[in-house]
Amino acid sequence: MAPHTGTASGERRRATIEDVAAAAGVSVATVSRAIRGLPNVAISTRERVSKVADELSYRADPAASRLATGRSQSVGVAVPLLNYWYFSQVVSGAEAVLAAEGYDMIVIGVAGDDARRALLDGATSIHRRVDGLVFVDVPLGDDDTEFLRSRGLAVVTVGNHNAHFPSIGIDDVAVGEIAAEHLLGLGHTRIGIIGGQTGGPLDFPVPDLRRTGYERALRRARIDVDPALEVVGNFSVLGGRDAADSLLATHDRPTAVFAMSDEMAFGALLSAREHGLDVPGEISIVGVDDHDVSVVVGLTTVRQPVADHGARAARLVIEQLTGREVGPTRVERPVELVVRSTTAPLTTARNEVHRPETRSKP
Amino acid sequence: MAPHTGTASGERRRATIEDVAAAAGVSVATVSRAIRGLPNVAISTRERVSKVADELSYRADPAASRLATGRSQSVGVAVPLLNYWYFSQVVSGAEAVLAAEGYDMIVIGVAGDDARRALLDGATSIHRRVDGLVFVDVPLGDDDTEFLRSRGLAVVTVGNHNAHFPSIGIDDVAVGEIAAEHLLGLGHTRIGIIGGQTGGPLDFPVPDLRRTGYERALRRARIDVDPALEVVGNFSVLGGRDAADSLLATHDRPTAVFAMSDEMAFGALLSAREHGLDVPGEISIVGVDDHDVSVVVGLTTVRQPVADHGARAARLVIEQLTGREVGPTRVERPVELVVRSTTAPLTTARNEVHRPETRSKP
DNA sequence: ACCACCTCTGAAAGCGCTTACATGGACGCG
DNA sequence: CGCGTCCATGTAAGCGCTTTCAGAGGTGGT
Repeated sequence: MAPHTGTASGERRRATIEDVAAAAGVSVATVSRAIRGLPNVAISTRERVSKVADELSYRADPAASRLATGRSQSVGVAVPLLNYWYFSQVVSGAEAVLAAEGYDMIVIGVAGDDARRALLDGATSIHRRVDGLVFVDVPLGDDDTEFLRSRGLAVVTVGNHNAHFPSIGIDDVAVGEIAAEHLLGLGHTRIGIIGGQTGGPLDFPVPDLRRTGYERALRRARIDVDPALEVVGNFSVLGGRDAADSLLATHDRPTAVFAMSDEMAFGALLSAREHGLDVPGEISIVGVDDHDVSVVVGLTTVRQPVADHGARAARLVIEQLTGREVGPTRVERPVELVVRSTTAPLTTARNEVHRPETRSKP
Repeated sequence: MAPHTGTASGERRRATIEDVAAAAGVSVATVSRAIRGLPNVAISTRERVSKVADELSYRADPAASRLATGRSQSVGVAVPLLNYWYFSQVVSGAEAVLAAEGYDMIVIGVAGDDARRALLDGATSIHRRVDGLVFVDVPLGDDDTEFLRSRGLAVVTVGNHNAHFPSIGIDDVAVGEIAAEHLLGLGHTRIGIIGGQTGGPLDFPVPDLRRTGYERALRRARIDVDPALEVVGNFSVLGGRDAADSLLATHDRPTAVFAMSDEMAFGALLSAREHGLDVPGEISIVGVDDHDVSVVVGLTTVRQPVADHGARAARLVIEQLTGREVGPTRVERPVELVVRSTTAPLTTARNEVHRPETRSKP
């Protein structure tokens, strides 16, 4: 059936633009124009070409188009840790709009300093593999920025703000303030805070900002910031648990905890239970994000529209790609306190210190 | 500095293989061979070439390589819903090994019948964009299979089993049996089951298998299977809650519930709480997966190595790509019952029916 | 000294598109 | 009726690699 039979057997050769041209009795240039909807093609020709193309189930080879045009029709999404709820939501949001716009989404894990590698280094360089990139909470150095700009890549950041690229995010200082104020409003004065880590894949400025908000709220309420009440939880459930452990084991433990993510808050919940502390009777806990599961455990949290971050970032990348010059604007999305059942007014009775159950650490 | 200055200003043209060849005083063919480590290149030549390449920070344009070789050095991962814990874990596992092996991972959301579209249809066709594909719980029809084989794509499935491709998964019948037997062993006889949905993006055979295991265990214990105890929860937290709602609202409600995923089990937990039922005092709940958060809520569950599925699938794709002929084998991974605190022996006292709190549905 | 046989290298033909640039005809207008 | 325009189409030059084929030396055996 096909004019050229392909390899030895079976597997028929895919139709190329030449096949279509021959079958439609036009030149390849016309086929190219007709199929991509370019102007200056007679209607009759266009119809004939697309009919033939359909019959041959022709599809332009992306590799060839890429080579010829220099555009890959795909955008990269770089995330530190793909298996964290937050990142998976962002990626999910981005995927939806990228797919809808006909772009491939290639996701790039950039845990640790591989971030650099993925950008600049050898074989792994994203050079020419994507038209644009969204960076989700990955720290960009000056040289990274320079590299990206010199390549003419369309980039958008989520979370982190970078002077040279548009970014999507929330007011992280406000997040800290909202959480702390909620707790302060309930009468708590000793408020623990579980934050990010320094170094490692999750080394980004967000934790600092949220802490700043927390401290600001405390100062405003004329309460001293006690450095002993701050501990890192690396944004995971288990990290949050360990962090809370150290907080709750202290002699003068806090009556409330602000965890900078819901997953860490879950860990804190776990820790509280293991320490035999009633939540919110003996300790209040508030998180950030509004994780799917938060409603299940009744977690009070500061909600942000996570998947939407990804969607907007993707849209912004595409806008840059389709001509519109997008400045290095910062899109700030709203956050919202969602009060559930892990926070309650401080009870006046002084909490006694409980002895934690023994437990083997994983 | 560069022989050809690029566009109008700034942005220097990237070095091509020709630039390297010229600078090293050899032909492009030799550069190609030298850089890719092919044999028959004098050591001195190879060193000179790679030195020059480094200096020019040359990197082969992937589009050009793809066109010339026909290989894209990327594999697609198709998942129904990217924002579900299970899928994000699988993707995460796959990403790690793909990145390590130098492949791009393009993730493709295939909710609903878009699955077909992503495979066969027009602009979205994966034709020539990937060398291989892993399908995570996406149903493959005969024509899909035929399409994939005719294209010579390396494919691996996770979850679903397909006669023509290797697959990674677990013994889902056993999962149902293990869960049910655990509950039966605790004395429960009325065991609700929250399963998948029919139709929609999550229409795959796994729920049937797990139900089969559940029924098998019941029959073995000489307990009739009550169709009224089966309800669908579409694998989400909220779906699980609604499903549990309908189970718990019945006059003769179950004393235990087997949810086919932890997320649905979370929903069931929520529902139980809203119905004022003590877990595990009045109702036992068991899930499947061992979600990150399961430890927090103390959920008893049947654990499977989710991220590992993705890693193994990716590895299998790569093996096919690098020559090794991998048969349509089925790799069955172990599952394990993890007993926590949402399951307990049936109390002899007949549970009274509680009236659910009023609640507005979202 | 001759020949067979390696090893290393280069020339050139693609891979399948896109896109100036050129061309020919139809049409409008003075 | 002649000429300038404009539209539809074709020609061909890339895009930046890979890979076949052939050739130039160099080695070793006889």
